[in-house]
Amino acid sequence: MDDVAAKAGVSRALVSLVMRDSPRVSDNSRAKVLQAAQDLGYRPNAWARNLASGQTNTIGVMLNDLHNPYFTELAEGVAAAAAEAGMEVLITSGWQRESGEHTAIDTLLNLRTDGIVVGAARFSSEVFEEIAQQTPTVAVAYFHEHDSMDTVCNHEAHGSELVVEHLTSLGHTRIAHIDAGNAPGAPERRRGFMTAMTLRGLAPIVFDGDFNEHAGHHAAEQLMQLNEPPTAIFAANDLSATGVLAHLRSIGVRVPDDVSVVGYDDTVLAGLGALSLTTVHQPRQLFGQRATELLLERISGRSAAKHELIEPRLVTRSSTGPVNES
Amino acid sequence: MDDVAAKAGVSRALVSLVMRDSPRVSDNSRAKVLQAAQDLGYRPNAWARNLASGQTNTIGVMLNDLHNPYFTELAEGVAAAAAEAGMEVLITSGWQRESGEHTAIDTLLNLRTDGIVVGAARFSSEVFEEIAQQTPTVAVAYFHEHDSMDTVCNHEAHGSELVVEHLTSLGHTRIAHIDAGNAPGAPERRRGFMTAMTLRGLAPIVFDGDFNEHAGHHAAEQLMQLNEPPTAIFAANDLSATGVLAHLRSIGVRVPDDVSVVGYDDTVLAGLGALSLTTVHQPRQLFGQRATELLLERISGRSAAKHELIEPRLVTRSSTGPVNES
DNA sequence: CTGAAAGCGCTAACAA
DNA sequence: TTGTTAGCGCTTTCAG
Repeated sequence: MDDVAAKAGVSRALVSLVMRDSPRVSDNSRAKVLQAAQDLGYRPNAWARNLASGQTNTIGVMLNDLHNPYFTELAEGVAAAAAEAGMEVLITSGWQRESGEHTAIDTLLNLRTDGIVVGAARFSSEVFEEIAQQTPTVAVAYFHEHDSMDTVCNHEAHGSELVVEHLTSLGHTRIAHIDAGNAPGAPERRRGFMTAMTLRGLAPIVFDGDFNEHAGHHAAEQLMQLNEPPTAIFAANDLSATGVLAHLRSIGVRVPDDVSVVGYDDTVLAGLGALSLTTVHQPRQLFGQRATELLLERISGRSAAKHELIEPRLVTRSSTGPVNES
Repeated sequence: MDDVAAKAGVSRALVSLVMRDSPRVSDNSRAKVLQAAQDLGYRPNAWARNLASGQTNTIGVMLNDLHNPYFTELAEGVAAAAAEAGMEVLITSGWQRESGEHTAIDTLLNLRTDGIVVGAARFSSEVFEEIAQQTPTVAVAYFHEHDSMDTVCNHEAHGSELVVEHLTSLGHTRIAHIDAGNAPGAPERRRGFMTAMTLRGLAPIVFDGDFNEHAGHHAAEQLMQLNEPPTAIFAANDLSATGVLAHLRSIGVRVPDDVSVVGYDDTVLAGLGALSLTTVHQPRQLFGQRATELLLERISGRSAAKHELIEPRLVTRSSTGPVNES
């Protein structure tokens, strides 16, 4: 920095001002400084800068699993909102293991980022509490309401409601749901399904499953052996739904002619022509944006917690059709 | 830190030693310090630490696109190797835009991470040169050999060779390749295909395409209208191959009975039961590990550039079968 | 707009 | 095994 100042023939303080885009620098000096910096290959040292200024202008994002498009789209939303606010984004991942999540959060905490967005961690309530105490925190897809931190969640139950509404409007009455136990979001989806069915005077068929292809395959196998197999299957997520499709195809059941299939999440899979799955779309980027906005509010002082529920919407493709009771 | 020292009744230097896991601290003092730190909720400030020590113990990863499993698996490999070496990993993304890649790299450069792994950026040769000059750098899936930086690449051409070998061993002779223009890796795949075909005295059929589903769909449509349609189609990647599958299915062509289909990448798509695509697997985690190892070598002083080519392997599933010239 | 001076929270010799 | 003393590279006062 001294070198730059010398080369530009100005004081070090001025260089600092220029580097921080201060408005009170003459265009002339600014140009000289920028030129000198360029020539010398100078770039400000973020560590020193943050240390001195006491803030980092950076928000940290901790994602449980980078392979899951859910999280990467979330991060994309965060990045967009952060860019708009002139903040940088740093990502760490727990690589699907809880121990990894702890070190990933620690890295961020040690970095003293101005705030942290946590994507569906497996942390206990206490751990979350502890994190939120150290820095502004907002959790996405975490279904507990703490006073110390904000949350942004999908209205899972409403998604299930949309599915049931769609299927019943097509005339289906024997509708089965393959759930995903206690995985994040699964209980809400199941609950929404049961409520929506009951409300319509229909008997909810629920089958234990999981958020993966195998679970869908297995469940479909069982369901189709019932005396009165369902005419529509609502899987816990898209991956599970592809398992259902694979099984139905293997036993010669036509989709949607014989059985309708619905997924949840609207991942890239669902859109593939070869699958063309009706599914529930979540505005994942929006989650990231809202999370970031909440975080920025917190950073600038809000103290009361906010908990947002975001509405999903149904995407109709060719895996669902009118009931066919032949 | 002073507070911790005071509370533990020791000097600040001792606290520093404990925080850095120095072996030359008595168990007694260590316990006291740790206890005090815990009570006070103290955690070392990474900025200050790195500033003072002149090194960050962190490696940066810049990924062009987080949605692409290729990159996230790459990052996973980096994380694994870094963890083994006791280093932290910070990820930034360019969100598919070149301008984003620039700011992402700048963030990392300003952070002064000990080194950077760059995943398939769209940077020009000059930009790469400039980056490599500022910090140890290794590029993955970048097919130019610079002296200033290491590279790790998939042996794309060999993957194509494996495909041709597989198909010809099944009796196929009319094999078409849907390529992806000049997208990263595509020219090498195309070249490998042409060489392998020519070597066997077969005429290579190449159709212009891209790395997406639509391209595959479109190309398949054209190819099947030829007087002598191919009996096997080798798409540039899995996504393109799903487009092929979707079209073939829509016109009632059976796979693999009538036409065999092969992808490239072995993404999660290929493994789905509903698609079950024969494809070329790349050990993406290994890419990340090797990249990190190369980086660590650079960090500890190696100056000569290394360029590694990693061998892919064929994964046979049910989208390929013996030729059927009925 | 400049120049000087203090200090952010820590590490790294060196002494004790 | 511990304490002392300088900084690391920057920002931020503050008076000029």
